[in-house]
Amino acid sequence: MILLDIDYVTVEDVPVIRLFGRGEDKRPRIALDRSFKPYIYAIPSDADSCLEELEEAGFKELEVVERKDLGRPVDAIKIILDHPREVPRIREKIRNLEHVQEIREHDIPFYRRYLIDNGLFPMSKIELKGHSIESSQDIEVVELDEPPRTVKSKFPELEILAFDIEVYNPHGMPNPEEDEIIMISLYDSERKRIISTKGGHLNFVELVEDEKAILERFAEIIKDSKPDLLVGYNSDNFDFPYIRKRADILGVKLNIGWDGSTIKSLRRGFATATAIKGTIHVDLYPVMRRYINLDTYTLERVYFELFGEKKVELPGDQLWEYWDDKTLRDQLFKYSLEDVMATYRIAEKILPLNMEITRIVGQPLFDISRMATGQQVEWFLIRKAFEYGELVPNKPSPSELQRRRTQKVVGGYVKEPEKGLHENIVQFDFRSLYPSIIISKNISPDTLTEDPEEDCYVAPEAGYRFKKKPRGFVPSIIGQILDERMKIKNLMKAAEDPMEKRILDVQQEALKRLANTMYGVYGYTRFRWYCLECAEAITAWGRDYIKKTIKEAEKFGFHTVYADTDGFYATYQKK
DNA sequence: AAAAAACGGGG
DNA sequence: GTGTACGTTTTTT
Repeated sequence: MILLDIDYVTVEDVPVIRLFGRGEDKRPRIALDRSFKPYIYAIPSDADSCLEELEEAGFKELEVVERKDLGRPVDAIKIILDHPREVPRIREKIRNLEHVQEIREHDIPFYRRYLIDNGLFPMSKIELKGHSIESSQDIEVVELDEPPRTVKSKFPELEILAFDIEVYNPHGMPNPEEDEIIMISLYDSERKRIISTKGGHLNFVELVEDEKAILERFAEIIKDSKPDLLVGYNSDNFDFPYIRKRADILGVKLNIGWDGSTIKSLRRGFATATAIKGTIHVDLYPVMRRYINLDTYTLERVYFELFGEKKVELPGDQLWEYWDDKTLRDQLFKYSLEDVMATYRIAEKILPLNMEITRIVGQPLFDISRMATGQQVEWFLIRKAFEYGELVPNKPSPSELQRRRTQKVVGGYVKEPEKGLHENIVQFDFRSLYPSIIISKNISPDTLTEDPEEDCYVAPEAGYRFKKKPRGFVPSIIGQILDERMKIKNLMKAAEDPMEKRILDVQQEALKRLANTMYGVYGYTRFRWYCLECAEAITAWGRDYIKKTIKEAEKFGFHTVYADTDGFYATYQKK
């Protein structure tokens, strides 16, 4: 099946991993794995006494394993537990033991650990070995005998359902305590429809009795059609919280999950996200904020940016008047339909990239679509760390975070543009300057050294030193990414099927984005592999290269009129 | 000057 | 939920 989503539940005190997916026959499937156990690492000051200490403290499943800590070999003690809920309790206990120097990998969510340790990637095909314990037209539940295997697969075709709600709002922004939902618009590849309590002359409007019936019908449609993806615009913070509140007030059960569960609001620090078991809810608003750089991210603005088309706009604070006035109501239906169609089109256009990132990073699309790019890179590296036998660095403590915030990195070299209209302009820029510097100078937290005996690359200006050998963790991974990208670009050249070409293009684009983000994260304060020296060395070498190149060009009579970081513009005389 | 609150998107 | 994850601008103290 294609792996769409993952979570875990507790059954008789045992954590059970649930893999949500869809088989060849398109039938929804849930695969259950009861065999996976949580664990954390302790780095001991002395392995034997530490083992003794842990045994005394009552831990039974202990294993001494060889790992690397920023390249240095260490013996770590793997402490295996029965349930993820034990981790927060026991990590405090372990941390304070005499022979425990440090604890590691104690904050990796259980389902993410499962994906990483078993080499599974959401949006890819997996092969299940197990037996069916429940099978209906609607859904099949499989009990696994062993963890699934990833099999090579084509890019999956997924069913997208876009939705949008409209609300009666006679006093400005609507208040879910009193203002009713007047319609829910839905759009997928099959049809457009609006469920509403008032009709019109438009054939796509499905008339229902009351607000309660709107919500019931909405739930029914999702339950019956089980789309792979449900997309909205700002739906995490508006549509779903609103639907939820109204459903509570009206006593509607929104049990639209594959397992019959209701929608769940997940608090994520400052924001909330809404999750449906089985169906991936993607809010396009945070996705678009990362994807393009605009001054505002209204649906209208984003839609215009992507498609160059304006959509019908109605004044938000007067929507209730369009609802009340029979002669204006059709305009409101059309407006709502345009919004939901715009949402659908945006999803179609940008989700392929996000699905590729999901396939590369290896965490669920639900998470990926809400993660900052720095976080995406981090989870990619956490997976790579597992493959390389590297221990993942801990997240920075609040005090460490504060310290990092005071640090600043000097950026690229900028020559302010000369005013005027220039003729005979040539342009130069480096291809992937920063990723290339990271690779060629082996810039990585594990190669940074102060040892004067080591054979090193020495950065200009501050003089940070990076060991030439062995290859650093981050440079090696960027190298892999760029190699893979080259392979895909070659495949793309050879490909004849335009569909195939498009898919490959998205794949290489995802890899390019990942490689280009790697530089930035060295200076990202919450990054586990944060390395200010690395960030500074990269920009220092960058400035050095661009300045040298400009100087060289000027020897040949070019005159630089503008330069920024990895490229410059210059004028030249005819000769 | 420092701390706290608001803002984004949505109707 | 192996919880409590933004970054910046404006207002208040």
